Order: sequence, then structure tokens, then C-alpha cells
Amino acid sequence: MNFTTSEENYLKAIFHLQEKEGTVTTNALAEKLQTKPASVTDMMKKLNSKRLLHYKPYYGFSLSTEGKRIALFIIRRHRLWEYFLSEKLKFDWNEVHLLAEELEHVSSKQLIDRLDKYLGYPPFDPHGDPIPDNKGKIKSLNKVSVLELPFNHAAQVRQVTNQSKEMLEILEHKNITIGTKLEVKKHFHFDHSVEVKIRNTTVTISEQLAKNILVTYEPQS
Amino acid sequence: MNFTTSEENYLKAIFHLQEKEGTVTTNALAEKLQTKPASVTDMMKKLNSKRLLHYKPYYGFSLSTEGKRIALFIIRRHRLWEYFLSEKLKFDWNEVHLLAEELEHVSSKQLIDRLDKYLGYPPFDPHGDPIPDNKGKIKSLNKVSVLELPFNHAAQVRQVTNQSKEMLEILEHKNITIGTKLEVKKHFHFDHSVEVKIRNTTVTISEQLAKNILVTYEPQS
DNA sequence: TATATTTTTTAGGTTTGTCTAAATTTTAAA
DNA sequence: TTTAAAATTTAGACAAACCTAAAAAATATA
Repeated sequence: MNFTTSEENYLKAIFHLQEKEGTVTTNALAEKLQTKPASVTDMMKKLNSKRLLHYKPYYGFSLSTEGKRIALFIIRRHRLWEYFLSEKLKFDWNEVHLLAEELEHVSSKQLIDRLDKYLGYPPFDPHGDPIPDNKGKIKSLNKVSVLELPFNHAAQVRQVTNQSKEMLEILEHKNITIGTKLEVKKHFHFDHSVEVKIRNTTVTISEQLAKNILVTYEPQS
Repeated sequence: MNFTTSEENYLKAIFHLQEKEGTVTTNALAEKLQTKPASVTDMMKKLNSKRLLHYKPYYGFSLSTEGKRIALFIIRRHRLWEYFLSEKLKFDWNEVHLLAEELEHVSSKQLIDRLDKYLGYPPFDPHGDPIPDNKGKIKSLNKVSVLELPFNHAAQVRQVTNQSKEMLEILEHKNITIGTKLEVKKHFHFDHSVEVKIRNTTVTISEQLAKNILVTYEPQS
């Protein structure tokens, strides 16, 4: 089955909202897709008739198994292109999203599988988000914020939950990016700031910042 | 200015027909784009009003300077993606066209310029067709068919004008592909077949085949 | 619980790119 | 040069994906 760009964008948006908020409402979806609630309702009827979601007027909607499966493949395409743009074409990891948004709708399975192979089957995209494999499976990591990280554990930055300009500015200044390795050394109880060791230097990070930096680490066995 | 996928396909098709046949007719364009003459007329009006072509009802049409400029950029995108698919993702050079047809409509100039750089500024695509540079300039080669090639000149296969299944079959069998180096040794007057040296072996090629294989060579200085 | 507010849907309209069938113009043939 | 055939355009419709304004349903508030 083939889907239009618009259908794909709806499926992807529903998937993300479902994942993040638990539920999806007509208004939230309209907001996310920069469109009007009435247009969302139109599309819900269409996707419902294609059995990609469960929908009852006024009762809300959610992706069907098939809808989820397709959303995961769209996300796979998106994240592989993001990886390509960042790794091969040397785009900054915060520039790749919009371009991948367009490339993801080229849907040849063979193309994507070969791209995957060419890139060396990367499990995570440049933002630290997992890339579904060619069966739609995602390798999920146990991510915690720097705030929750225990002392003296080697950890690696995986994701930045707030991507405002201000946030990116401070990250750039402190030279923290996806993949950066760090270790928490100390908590200051006065303002809840955190002292962190990065590449043999020590920096202090505010509570707000620490909260928005997600890392992975190996819990002591 | 930004154009729809449909507009871009029309511009590209007109450019190719103009180049190959000299003129473009409504029917020929409809045939090429697998659509109906009435639809072509509709689009001609639209492109005319955008000043991308010169159009007078019943009198025919041709690309304006601006239309040509844009067509060349679309062709640039198409051929760079073809090169990428063939060179990096290891698709066969006769499989890349359809995929490039989709990728070419992702129109970010920055993306294409970086792709170009990443690929090493290739001047020719896997079919031997020239890739316009980032100013729309194409490096044109003096191509001749194997039939017209003088004796004992090292030449290189650049293009195959007939791409039927039958043609590709015989090329594959004889191990001739874009980039293959060859030299003409002899003409047989009886059936106009040509004896050609390829990689230290000698093969005979029929007149029809020789006519459809275009090569470049350095004329004796 | 009745009323006000918010959310969602319906009704009807627009644009883009397509179509078929009919009309018009050009070109070819008698 | 008149007629027949072919090419092209016009007229009117349709599907997809939007929109606005109004109606209906659900939720929150007095």
C-alpha cells in the first residue's frame, strides 16, 4: 500500500503525540501539523476508512496496529536521512530535521534498506532517537537526565529534550553535543546545579539544563 | 520561487523533448508524461502565466530563458541523485532513474550543493549524461557513435541511446557499460559490423548496436 | 443542574491537477 | 479548394487536501 505525503505526515504526528502525551486530540494534532481542526477531522475519516486508526466521532482516535507499523517505517526513513545528512553531508544535527521531512516521503523500501546498509545500520539518529530497523523494531535505551545520573558513572549524551535556540546556544558554548561523554561529580544543594566532568575539564550545569540533557549509562553491575 | 512536483516534471520533460526533437508538441508531451493532451494545455497556461515558457494557443510552446534555467537545476538534482544511488548505494545504473525521479523534487539548494561536494563534483551521471554545475552550466562532451569512431583511438563509452530491455541484455552479455574503454579495429563492409577491442579481447558488434553506443575520444592532435 | 465554554464535527467552498467529451483550429488528402 | 483527419483547446466534472462559519456534542463552571 502507498500513502500520500499528507497521510504520512498525519500518521507520524499521531504516533509522536501518542508516544509523548499518551492521548491525541483533534486540536493537538491540528496544532502540531499547523492546520485546522476541521481538516484533521477530514483526514481522520479517511485514515479510519483505510483502517489505519480507530476513530469514533467525538470519542477520539488512536493508531491501529497497521497504522503504528506504517508510522514506524516513516520514522525509519526520516531518521536514516537525518543520519545521512549529518554524518555524510556534514549538516549540523539541528539543521537536518526539515530536510529529512521531505526526503522521508520517498518510500522505496529497497532504497531505504540500501541507505541503511551504506550508513552501517546506525541504531540512533543525530538527535539520539532510535532508528527502527527494517522490520520496524527499535532498540530502546534506558535514558535518564543528567540530574538523575549517579556520581562517577561514565555516561553519554543521547538526547536534548528542549531544542530552543537558547538551549542550543548554551550547549554549543559548553561544547556538549549528542555523543559527548560525561560524568557527574557533585550536586550543589543550594541551587541544584550539577558539576560535570567533560573531556578532562569540569563544568557546572544549572538544574534546568541538566534536566533537559538525557544520557545513557551502564548501571553498576 | 518554488514549484510543484507537477510543474517541475513538465519543465523537465519539455527541456528534454526540446533538446532531442527540436520542437515540442502537446501530444508528444502528453505521451512523455503519461497524461492527456487536455491536461497539458492546462499546465501550459499555468507555466505561461508564470513566464516559464512562451505559449500561443495552437501555435506551440517553448521554454523561456527562466524556464530553461529552472529545468537545468531540476536535471542537476536528478543526475546527482542518480550518481549517488549508483556510486554509493550500489544500484545498477539502469535502476536509478525512477528513484532519482522522486528525489529530484527535494529542492533545497544547500542540500544539493553539499551532495555535489560529497560526491566529488562528478561531471557525468551513471548514464554518461552531463550534470549541470551549481550555476546550471553543463560540460558537454563531443560524443560520437562507435560507428563514426576512427580506427585505433582509445575511446570511452558515455551513453547508450536505446535503453530497451533487449539492448541492455546484449550490453550486459558483452560486458559493455558506461565507462568501458574500447578501440575500433575494423569495419566489415558486408554488414557494416564493427570489430572492437575491449580489455584485450576482440568482439564484433552489429551496426545497430554500434549506432546506439556513444563514446568520447581525443581526436589526434 | 442549568448554563457557559471548549472541543469536535458538519456543511459548503476553494485550489491544484487531473479527466472526458465536445468544439475549434490546423494539417493532410482527395 | 473543398473535405477529411489529426491536433489542440475549451467546457464542465472530479478527487484530494485544505479552508471558514455554523452546528452539535462534551466538558467545565456557577
